[in-house]
Amino acid sequence: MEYIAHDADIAPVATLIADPTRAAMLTALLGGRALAAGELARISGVSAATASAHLARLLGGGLVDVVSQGRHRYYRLAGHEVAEVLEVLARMSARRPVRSLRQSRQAKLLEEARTCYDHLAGRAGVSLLDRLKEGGHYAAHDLTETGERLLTRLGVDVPDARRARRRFAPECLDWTERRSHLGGALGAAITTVLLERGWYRRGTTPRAVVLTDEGRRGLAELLPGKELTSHTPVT
Amino acid sequence: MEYIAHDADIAPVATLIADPTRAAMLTALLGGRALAAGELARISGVSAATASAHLARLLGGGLVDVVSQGRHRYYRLAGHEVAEVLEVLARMSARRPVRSLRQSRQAKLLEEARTCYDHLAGRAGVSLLDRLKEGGHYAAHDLTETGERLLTRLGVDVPDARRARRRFAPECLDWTERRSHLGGALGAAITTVLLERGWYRRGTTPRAVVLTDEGRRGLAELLPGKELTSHTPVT
DNA sequence: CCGACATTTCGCCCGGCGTCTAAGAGTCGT
DNA sequence: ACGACTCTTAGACGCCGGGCGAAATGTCGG
Repeated sequence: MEYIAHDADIAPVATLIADPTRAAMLTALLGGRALAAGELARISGVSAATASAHLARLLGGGLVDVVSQGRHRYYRLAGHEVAEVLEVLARMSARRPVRSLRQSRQAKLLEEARTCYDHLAGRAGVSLLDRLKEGGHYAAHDLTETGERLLTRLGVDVPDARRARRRFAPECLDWTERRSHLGGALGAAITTVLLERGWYRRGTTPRAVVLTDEGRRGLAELLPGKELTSHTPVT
Repeated sequence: MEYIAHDADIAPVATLIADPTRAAMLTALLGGRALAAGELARISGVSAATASAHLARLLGGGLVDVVSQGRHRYYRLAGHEVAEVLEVLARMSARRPVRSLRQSRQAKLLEEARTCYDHLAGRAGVSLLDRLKEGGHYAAHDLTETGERLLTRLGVDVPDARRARRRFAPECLDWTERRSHLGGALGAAITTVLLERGWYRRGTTPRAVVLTDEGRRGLAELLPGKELTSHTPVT
């Protein structure tokens, strides 16, 4: 009596992620924005033809979606399940050794504040969750009454986030900080509002976001406490 | 100004999982038990030489541990982080088409009850969590007072589980049922007790566990409600 | 000390996949 | 309608990595 593996077949999906070029593309897309094929080619450092082939495979494997706009084709992650896989893998993987000064600068930016598919991560994300907890706005994976009022005042549609099929307000382990930030439908909704309000804006490097002066003031008023990000400017 | 990916490098880990042979090995090890190199070779359907090469790579990549006992070398997953990656990937991956009758039988066994690295999964795991919730023993990712008493009576060292560095009692999305079962330190502790008591015993196929008559009686007494597993025997 | 068994190492073959250049298909602006 | 631009397809090349058998290493039992 021989046992033959017959579980869910994880190899095909892993294969799609395993190639360094595709991994770079997926990681870039983890920023949550849709990127054109050409941008992805440049980011991952291959020719347009090679990038196209990779994107076709990712598309076939259901890891990315595509939307055509004129002569551009914008690719994005197929859903937050894909983002979860990438985040879990990132958490397990050693930090890539920094090779250049520019890379070091970009790495610092990402550690400071970035989007994790559709919610805020990095030091900014971790300290936001910390302050929600300290203020008694969040406990046991849910908002408290004061938290619900606070976020509603900020402009977050909390009931709508509760209706979403994904988990409402899970803690998501941050791979740079190794502490939790806020994920799920609520994390996404808050991040959307923060970007709409211009409290954070997207940086030039994929995934990176930076706190604006407006955001600094607004958050200080909303959530008294330490700065949401370190004072030392990224040089 | 060119952007070059510099995030955590997820490709190497993905590469280790991407090979079908290694994926089969890792999936088998998800059962939580350490398996000898020879067993893993048989399970994944390759020669001992090939298996050895794969295991060396998995070892180098930190995905598995090894412990030598006599002329056997027992391999096991390096930690629950690895198990998490595999579970998340399994959740994303399509079910492998069933090819033979025996495979279908084994698949049914796994859907019924299996270990997910170190805690109970499948219909049994999902319905266990359901009943804990229904009985008011578990809410908001934590045990209630009655739940703590109940499990202590069963023989679970709850305070010890709370002290563990991993999360205490997270809900873990089941890839066959697509509903949550209990994971984390508490899930592991409960499962250990269930196996020690002989309420469940490990099946012949990796990962599979079956409810014993003792277990049926014990659980019915402990958690009144529907059967923990379906009545229809697996034929 | 020797034979049986588990595992690893070595040498070799081979297929698949990632890469590029060049050409084709589709889209926009003028 | 034409050229410029974006992206995909086609074809060819190179190489990494998985597969096996045979031999070496290590371990247990007598």
